[in-house]
Amino acid sequence: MGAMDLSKKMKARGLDSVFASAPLDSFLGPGAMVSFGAVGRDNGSGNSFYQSFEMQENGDEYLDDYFSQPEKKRRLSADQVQFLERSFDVENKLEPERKLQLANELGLQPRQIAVWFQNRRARCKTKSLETEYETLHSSYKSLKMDYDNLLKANEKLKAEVLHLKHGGTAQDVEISDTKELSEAMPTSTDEEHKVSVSTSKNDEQRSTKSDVTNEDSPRLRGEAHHHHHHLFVESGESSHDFDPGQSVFSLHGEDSLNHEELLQHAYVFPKTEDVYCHNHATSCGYGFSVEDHAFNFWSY
DNA sequence: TTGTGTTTTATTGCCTCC
DNA sequence: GGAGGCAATAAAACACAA
Repeated sequence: MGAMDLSKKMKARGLDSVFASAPLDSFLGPGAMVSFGAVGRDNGSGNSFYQSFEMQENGDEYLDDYFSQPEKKRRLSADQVQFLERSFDVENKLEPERKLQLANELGLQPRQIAVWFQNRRARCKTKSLETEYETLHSSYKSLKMDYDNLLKANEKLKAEVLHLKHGGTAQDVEISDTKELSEAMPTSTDEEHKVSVSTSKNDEQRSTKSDVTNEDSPRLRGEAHHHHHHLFVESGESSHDFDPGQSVFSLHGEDSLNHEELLQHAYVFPKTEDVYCHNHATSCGYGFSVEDHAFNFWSY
């Protein structure tokens, strides 16, 4: 057991309740589960540590015997777990008063209640970290795909510019660009990333943000806008005529959305720890729900 | 029945806060 | 310095395939 002192032994064994203000009938140990009513359950073993403790005098000479006979673990009943889950949903931290009250109601040791809450918080944290990872990973994959597509589109545009400079016609550009760029532009299937054409102000705003946010960086945003602008000038086409893949640029007239505006609309990824620490909507107080996460991401 | 993987309960040691 | 929280871990209990 190591170098635990006696007080810590007592605490670890649930004996803290003996010296706490808990009523005696709450300190019945596993045996008390028999009389737990609708919630409790008899978990078997009749020679529990606690019952033995009641039968013998609690002199120091007996303590080592008790501690050398570790009690078997017993799982809580489904009703007890349900009760604790409900309590956890209300508040995932445990004040001493509440701990004693729960112990009383469930016929468990306060220490068991504390341990259960501790483990429940750990499970909750693990779960929320998994959720966070999955959400971020899918966002990453989606953005990566859009980024790759934009790189392809960029290369294609460069080639077309080169072609025009060396005697190609505007018709050549329009035909090939419209077809091939449509294929190259972002194709993310994620609803939040989807490039859409909308007419209402709200839709347009959201679409604009989401389109812009698909750019990988301010530099890329600048380049993408720049290339688009460049192509219009050189090909003499209006923004409406040239519509590669219905990108954000096609939603606005040539002068309706300058670079600064684009940057203004760009969202900023929340830092992981911000999300982790500031979202208290979930029951465990760790992490965040998928819905909240999506909101945070795309409404910046 | 048994071997194995997973879940749950409990312990230990360290850290922070009051 | 004690209380309580957390991370890491042990070990019992459970689930399930072979």
